[in-house]
Amino acid sequence: MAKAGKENRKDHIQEAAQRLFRENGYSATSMSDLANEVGIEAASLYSHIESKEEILRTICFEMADQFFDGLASVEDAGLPEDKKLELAIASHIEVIALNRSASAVFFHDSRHLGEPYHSDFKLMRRRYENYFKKIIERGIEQKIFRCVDSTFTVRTLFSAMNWTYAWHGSGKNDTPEIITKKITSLILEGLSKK
Amino acid sequence: MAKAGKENRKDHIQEAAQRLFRENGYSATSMSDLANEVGIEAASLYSHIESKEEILRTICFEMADQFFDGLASVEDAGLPEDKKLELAIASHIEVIALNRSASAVFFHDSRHLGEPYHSDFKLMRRRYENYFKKIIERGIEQKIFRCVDSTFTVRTLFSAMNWTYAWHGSGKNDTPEIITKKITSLILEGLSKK
DNA sequence: CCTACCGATCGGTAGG
DNA sequence: CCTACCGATCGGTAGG
Repeated sequence: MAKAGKENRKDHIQEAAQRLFRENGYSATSMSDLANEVGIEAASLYSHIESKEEILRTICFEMADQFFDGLASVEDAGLPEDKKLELAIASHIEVIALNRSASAVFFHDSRHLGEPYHSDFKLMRRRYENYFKKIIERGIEQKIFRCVDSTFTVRTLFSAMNWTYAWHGSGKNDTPEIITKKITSLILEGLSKK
Repeated sequence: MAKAGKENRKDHIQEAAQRLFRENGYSATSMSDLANEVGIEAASLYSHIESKEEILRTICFEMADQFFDGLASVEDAGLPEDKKLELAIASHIEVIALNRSASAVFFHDSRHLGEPYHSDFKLMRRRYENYFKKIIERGIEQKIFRCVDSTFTVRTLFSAMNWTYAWHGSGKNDTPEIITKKITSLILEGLSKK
């Protein structure tokens, strides 16, 4: 109720777009698919948005902001690197869990961003991944971590984290906290016994 | 030289399609893009192929065959489960390394397969992943592996393996053998020292 | 937010 | 393998 329903029409469009883009991909989703989902004519979408690409842009850069915001709390206390890594993983997983559709679009469709945006996007992502990489490298220097290839390790870590958007909620054993624990445990301790 | 250049025109089309689909995605690649890459008119493609989707189908199912073929050698000797897992990982990584573009398409665009094919595809993938899962579960029973969530672990393993198609050959430190060693080591032993 | 409509491009066919 | 062409749909604009 209340007098809502006004300026959140744009949000409604964004949200529907996230779902459709996730399911069929950005390129395979037409503006008329989107209009249909929202319940208006395709041409009417343009009263609220500027272009199809603007929708994608909004999704990608809002996700990027959320990922960066999550890191703010990691640096706070002077924690050891393995604890920092665990906090950073927890933040990343939580952002994904709170935005599953947008995450899927972020990971799969950012390549369809137009130009200057695509380059900006890649720079931000690289900066973000470097943050994790530095943690691993400092951990190695401090002999907390084994002497691994940090570039390889951080990529593997991200690929492990970034598919969790596909989790389809089989119940309660997939909260962000539990996922974080499983990933952290596997990456830090490995599969082998002892 | 030689009298080649005849029935491998279809292969030429398939190969060009793999590159284009990988770079821009299946949906964002048009038949005229493909024709342009091959050097003929768009309409002429249909002398060699049946439809755009047939190209995708061929890519996806040929990859699936290669992945399954790779498993044949794993069962051979009565190896312990951790060695089997390593062999299976090595096979998977090698198939990807030998078919980077096709792998990218396999992982990203199989969802655009039409219907009965998409269901068949998902069944095969599930069977394949189950093979790895069983290894992990037997390893746990035999106390070779820690008592982990096997579903979660196998998914994490696949996400770690399946991004390696994106490797862009920075030199010689990314042969299939070295990648396999790094992944196996990280998954089995973990990042923590001691 | 709609009707009416745009030029461009889509995957694909006919016929040679 | 090409020319000629198909109906459908694409993202988007004009004007109200």
